[in-house]
Amino acid sequence: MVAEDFSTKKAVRLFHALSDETRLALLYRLKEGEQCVCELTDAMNAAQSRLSFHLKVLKNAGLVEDRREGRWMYYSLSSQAMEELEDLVDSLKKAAKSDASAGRSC
Amino acid sequence: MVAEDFSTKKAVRLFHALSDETRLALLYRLKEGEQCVCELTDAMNAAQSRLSFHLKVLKNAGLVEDRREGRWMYYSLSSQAMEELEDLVDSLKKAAKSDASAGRSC
DNA sequence: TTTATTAATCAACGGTTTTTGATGGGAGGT
DNA sequence: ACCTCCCATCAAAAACCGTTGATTAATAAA
Repeated sequence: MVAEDFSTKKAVRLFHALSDETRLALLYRLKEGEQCVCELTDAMNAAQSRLSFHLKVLKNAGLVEDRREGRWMYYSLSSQAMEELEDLVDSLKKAAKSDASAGRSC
Repeated sequence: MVAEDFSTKKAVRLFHALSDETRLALLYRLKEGEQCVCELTDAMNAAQSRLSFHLKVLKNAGLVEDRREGRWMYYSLSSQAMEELEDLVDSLKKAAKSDASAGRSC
């Protein structure tokens, strides 16, 4: 547990949030811009409580933000989260390709 | 279901593989270079069957490759997968920020 | 051939996540 | 006040995931 644990928990939450078809679909929809829940349920033909659940997961992961307006709840992508995600992937990507036969082990 | 479904299944598998502490730890170890299962079990103090399971998940997601040598099984990062991952994240990141009040819905 | 070593696979269990349908709460309209 | 609309939350059921310990397979050494 060293540098990689910098924020493993957060990484896990992020990737978990992304590891679901419904949630990815939501994110791709939100790429088009802010939308309210009813627009999303319409477009995706999904039960309201189901989307509510998934939107919550996305929100907890920091991937989306919400904003109330009258009776509507508008969700949008968090561009900040996208940066973080990018950094995360970058840190993974720097694979050394060193030959590395470290030693004596087995 | 359009462009976003380009490979939703694959994306889900990728992100799912990344959404686990043990698997992230494995990947970070493999950044140091190719390693055999016993090295990994030693270093991570984990049961062999447990790592075997997680390595399989990583492999199915295309994140690692394996290579047999005698009785040892060597695992390494797939740099190709890292590219794909990066592309995926990129495609998410291009959030238009368009104001987009599309219309009449609710 | 027998034995030891490395690792994959299996089945059972426990825990967590997701789906569903119902209920409740807040905001507006009448 | 009452009714309607949009949405979050809840509880129960279903589906899924990860861990464990045991077994099996493959390789190599004695």
